[in-house]
Amino acid sequence: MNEQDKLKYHAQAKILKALAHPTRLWMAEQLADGERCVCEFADAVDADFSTISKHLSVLKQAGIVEDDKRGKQVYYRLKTPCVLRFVSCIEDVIESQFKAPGGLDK
Amino acid sequence: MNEQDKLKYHAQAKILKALAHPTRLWMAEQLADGERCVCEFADAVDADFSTISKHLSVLKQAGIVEDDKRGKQVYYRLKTPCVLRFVSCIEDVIESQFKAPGGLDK
DNA sequence: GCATTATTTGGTTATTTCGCCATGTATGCA
DNA sequence: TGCATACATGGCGAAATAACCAAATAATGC
Repeated sequence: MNEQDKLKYHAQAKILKALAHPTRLWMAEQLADGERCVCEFADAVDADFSTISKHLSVLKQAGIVEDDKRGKQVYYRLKTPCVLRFVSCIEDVIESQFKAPGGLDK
Repeated sequence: MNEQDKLKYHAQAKILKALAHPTRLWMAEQLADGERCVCEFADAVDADFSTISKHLSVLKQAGIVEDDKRGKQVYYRLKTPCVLRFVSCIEDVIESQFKAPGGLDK
């Protein structure tokens, strides 16, 4: 693995890391249905407003969402909806954990 | 978000987190070409043998790879190859960071 | 059995991440 | 102009993660 590759995998890992948090993953799925303002997330999640804001900031920095201030509210939406395709695969991974290929979970 | 959901997103995030590391991502891609033993990874990566082993352990615990001891060597292979589909999307995300939709990167 | 090779595990330390609190900034309204 | 609402940011302690070293385990050949 050369220097070029290191940069590449580092950049890719950063994107994955941005999604690799329960709250952020949930947010991304919520945004699949359309844009949301920060307050809508705050209502649904039991966390501090600043925490929500920081999670969204992580997603934004990773290039996964983009935001748009309208009046007092900031609306977020998916910039790259393909990230949602991760979920179907993740579910496969989880399923495969419960049925070991050779038999029971020895 | 109820308790059930929390568990669900936590489990999903764990899978993503397992891949969200440059070395582990690279390993997963290597395994796309077929199984590898730990020593083959160790040759290619500039890291301690134990570090490599631990990374593989993370991927295994997440259900992404499975291992198989043959003789002195342990061979790893992808258990759920769909994780590789992540990469094409990640590349889209990275590309979209360099061309803002409305014009230059204002 | 004993040395050797391949891999895993435990311990330690440095770095990163998380979530809260307090504070700062921008917008709208009175 | 002053105040409330909607977010963002900086700081801090706690917890998780990462990488190394040393030691343990397992299989092989002598």
